[in-house]
Amino acid sequence: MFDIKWIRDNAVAFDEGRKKRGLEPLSAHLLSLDDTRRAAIAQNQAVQERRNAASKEIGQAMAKKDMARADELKAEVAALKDKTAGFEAEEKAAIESLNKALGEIPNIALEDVPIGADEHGNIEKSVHGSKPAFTFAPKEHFDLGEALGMMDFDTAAKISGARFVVTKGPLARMERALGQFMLDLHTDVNGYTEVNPPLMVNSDAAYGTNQLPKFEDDLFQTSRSEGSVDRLWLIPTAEVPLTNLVRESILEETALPIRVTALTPCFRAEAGSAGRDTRGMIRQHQFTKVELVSITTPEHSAAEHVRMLNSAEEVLKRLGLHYRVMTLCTGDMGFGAQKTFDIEVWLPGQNKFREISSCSVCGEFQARRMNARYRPTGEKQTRFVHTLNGSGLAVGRALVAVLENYQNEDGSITVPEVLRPYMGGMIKLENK
RNA sequence: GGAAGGGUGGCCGAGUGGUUUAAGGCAACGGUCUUGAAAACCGUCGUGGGUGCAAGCCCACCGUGAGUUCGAAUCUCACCCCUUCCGCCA
Repeated sequence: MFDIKWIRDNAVAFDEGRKKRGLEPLSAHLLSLDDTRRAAIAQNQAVQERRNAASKEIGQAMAKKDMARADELKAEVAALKDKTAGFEAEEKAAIESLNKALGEIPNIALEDVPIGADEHGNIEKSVHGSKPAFTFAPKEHFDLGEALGMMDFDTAAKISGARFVVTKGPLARMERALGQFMLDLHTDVNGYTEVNPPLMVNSDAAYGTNQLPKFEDDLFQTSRSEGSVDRLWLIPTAEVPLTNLVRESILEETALPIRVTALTPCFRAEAGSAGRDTRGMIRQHQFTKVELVSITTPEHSAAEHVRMLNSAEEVLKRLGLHYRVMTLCTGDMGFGAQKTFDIEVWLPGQNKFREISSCSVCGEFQARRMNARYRPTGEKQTRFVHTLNGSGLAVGRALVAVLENYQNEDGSITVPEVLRPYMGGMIKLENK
């Protein structure tokens, strides 16, 4: 969410920022909406001012028993009242159309973000490890999982439909192990506080982290009863409840940074992804993810972004997986991001790098939507916090990566060493 | 699902139609005092918006939305949320 006052004062910079994202200039349109809004407010306030003054006079006249004067004023206020109704409606409509427009405007990239139209403009920031060598043709994760008898898409389709999976036995345990391992790493080593948040959130929370109003189609929604207005949304990521932990609050600067992490299921309608990744566990309606969220001051958000990336990378390092870090270009970033690092893990079965984490700094974009502020030490005025979120990591995709990278020629899977303590010392997944 | 009680500034809390221009307290900030601090005392102190070079002036806000009234934190209606108890339930 942008501040219209900021846009008024920085119209050129605003339009240039949009241009870098491949978007049309919008400041002129927004400022004209704002002019309409301000004119409506001014005219409404003038009427109300007179009404308030007259009402006060009526009280005074009645105290003096001057009923003639009181009646005269009552008539005047009654006449004003007809006017206010129209003016109020006008003011409300003007404010709504400005807010609606502002709510659908994506964030602007930081200066050091590469400019580009789509994912081809992303820049490789670093690479870790190297492609594992196989003496045989490595298989894709779904072939491995199904052959082991531990991954069942057909049954999931009967129960729920496409884009769901049933995992069983040691494979189900490995998914759980991955989540536990990541969570322990972030809490014990990386300094995050574990949180177990609600998986269903209200519309205000979903608006705060940009899922609404623009991306409603990507969410699953629930309602308590037929025709009920108080619907809740299934979280598409724990970013939503974790970031909203600070909504509508004023924090002391000494309380920052706040670093929280959660292991949760995530639910995505995947409305725009028809035909993409239809086989396997890469793109599901439901998947598990460990999320990292930081709340910081504006001064510290850039450094926190790198720290968060390092925390996510550490998971892959300990799992012994080959990956690269991409700095997303302006055209490939998400709605709320000022800057984003994607981590892509190597999948030998697919012979490709695939996204397994995305770490974004949002500046005050979400904080404005949530009204999340802090009071700088010694200052009277509050400021908006900066928010950051990142996956650390997507557990479903991590499972895919382990299967494909740790596969053996006989179809068995070697369990990465760091996971063994979480799996009762198991060394291999195999079809017995 | 049933019953009762609640929702007022950063926090606590008074306030049942017109000096409420939202009391009072806490916290915070400035000052006096002090070698320094604490205490005490004095002062400042809600949020958002409009207008103005500025000082200021003005509008809105007491859970949300409607309504009654010349005038609503206060009265009416609907809804949301929270607490406690009962019922059901993992």
